[in-house]
Amino acid sequence: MPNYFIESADEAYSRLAWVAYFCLMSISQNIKVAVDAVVFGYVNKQLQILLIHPKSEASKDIWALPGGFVRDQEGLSAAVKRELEEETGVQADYLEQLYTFGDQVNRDPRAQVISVAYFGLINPEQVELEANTDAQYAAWFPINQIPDLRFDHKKILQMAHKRLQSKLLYQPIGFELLHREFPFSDLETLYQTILGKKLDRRNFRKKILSFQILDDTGKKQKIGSGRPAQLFRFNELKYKELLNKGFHFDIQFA
Amino acid sequence: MPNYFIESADEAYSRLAWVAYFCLMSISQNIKVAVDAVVFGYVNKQLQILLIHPKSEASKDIWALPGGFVRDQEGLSAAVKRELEEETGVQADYLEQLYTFGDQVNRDPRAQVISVAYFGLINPEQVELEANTDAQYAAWFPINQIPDLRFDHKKILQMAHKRLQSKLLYQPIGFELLHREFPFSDLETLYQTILGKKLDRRNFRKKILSFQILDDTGKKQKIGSGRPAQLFRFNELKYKELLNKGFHFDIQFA
DNA sequence: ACAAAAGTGTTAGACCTACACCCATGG
DNA sequence: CCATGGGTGTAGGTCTAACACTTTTGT
Repeated sequence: MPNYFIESADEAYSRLAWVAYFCLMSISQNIKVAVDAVVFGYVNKQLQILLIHPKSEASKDIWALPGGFVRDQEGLSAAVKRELEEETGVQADYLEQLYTFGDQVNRDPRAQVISVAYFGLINPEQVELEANTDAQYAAWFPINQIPDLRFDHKKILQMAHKRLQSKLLYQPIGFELLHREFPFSDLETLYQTILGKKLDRRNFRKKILSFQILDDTGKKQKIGSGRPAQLFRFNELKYKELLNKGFHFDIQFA
Repeated sequence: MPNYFIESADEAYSRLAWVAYFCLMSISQNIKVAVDAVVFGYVNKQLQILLIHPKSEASKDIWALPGGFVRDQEGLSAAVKRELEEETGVQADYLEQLYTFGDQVNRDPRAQVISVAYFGLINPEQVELEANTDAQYAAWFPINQIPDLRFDHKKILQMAHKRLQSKLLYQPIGFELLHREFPFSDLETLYQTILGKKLDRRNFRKKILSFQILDDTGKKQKIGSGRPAQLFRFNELKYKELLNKGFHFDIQFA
């Protein structure tokens, strides 16, 4: 720790002041740090969100985002992953920080708690929720049928939803919500569902294929009647190579 | 507080468990919350950043971002504003949350501290720093001559810099760094400085003017030789109207 | 009159948008 | 053979990108 070599009384004094101030804060600051996760899944052709609620039937229809307090000596993203796993048994395939909520001092009425919110996606292979663990139920809710949520969780959810919508247009994250091999029509309806608007099939396909980040697996998928569909797979390697060459994934359909 | 009406023993138990858990966390969680600000200014045709350092000459060349611990009963954004004001005497003209740093448990060697970082811009009217207050100096540093910084502040700064660069392309925030009335060439060189590349003057002007968010003040500015320049002003009202009509500020020069 | 900075238009190519029919399968 | 969903091309318009000379002032 070379920065801690002390050269003069002046410096010693300055450092001491610093440590004293820090001790004061340590004693006096009484703010708790929590993490919450907004996890999206694409189930039954609907955009759904993972919520939990206490097993006791009592607290009625108040649900909440998965999350909880960060432990000492635990990183923030480690904390969300742990809480998600504990409360829902799920591991997010994609996870990024969304925003930290802490302007409203009383968002949690019990005490001052700031919440670092995360935004996650999981693919259909994991959508099935295990018979529930702890003192919580976990369940999927379609984005337009969200019950009352604890604290400011609805605000968090809305922010995450907007982020998903805008991110879909400039980052290839839609694939995280589909099976690893998927027919093009799945991608199409996914985009339409999340963005809430119709897209021109031909133009959409042309656009996405022009990026050359999808591999044609050669396989076909037949379900019911109708012509069988080619199965594609997202090629993350190619995508990263392209990124290095200055490529920008970008879909303009404002 | 309608949510706190208790209907059954079952619910009472569940609530009690919840409160008990909370108390446990309150005692055991020992994480402190800080805020830090990366404030950009455009001075001498250079992109500069506001840094502070302890008045005692001792601690050499270790500078830091303005910031500090959040106080009890204080919101996060209120905390950054206060710290900025206390440490530098400056009020940001634009301020938004950047990211919360807390994955590295030991980013502050004294204890576990998470930092909610903010990203700010100030306009040239405020660039002059007052004779310094507290136990800190504040000073501007050009973005490419940043000294050693405390903790992970360099990482925070880099993130803020990237955010500024990308934000410049899809939000009209460049104006925050210029005088309220400015010649077009200022905007041009600002963009070139921040993005680090040359732009075609004619195309750039055409593009920006086509958005119709600049008012021509009719005034002219003469400095030294050369043809006097028209002065423009950013019209925030018009911009917001356009936003509501689905307009997107967007400059594609990848 | 010359140096310095501001202001201005056009054209070729790329990209976006709108639009309708045929194909492969299951029942 | 019909219903269902999958696959495909083109033309008109708009936006982008590349490019150089004239205007107004100070010295």
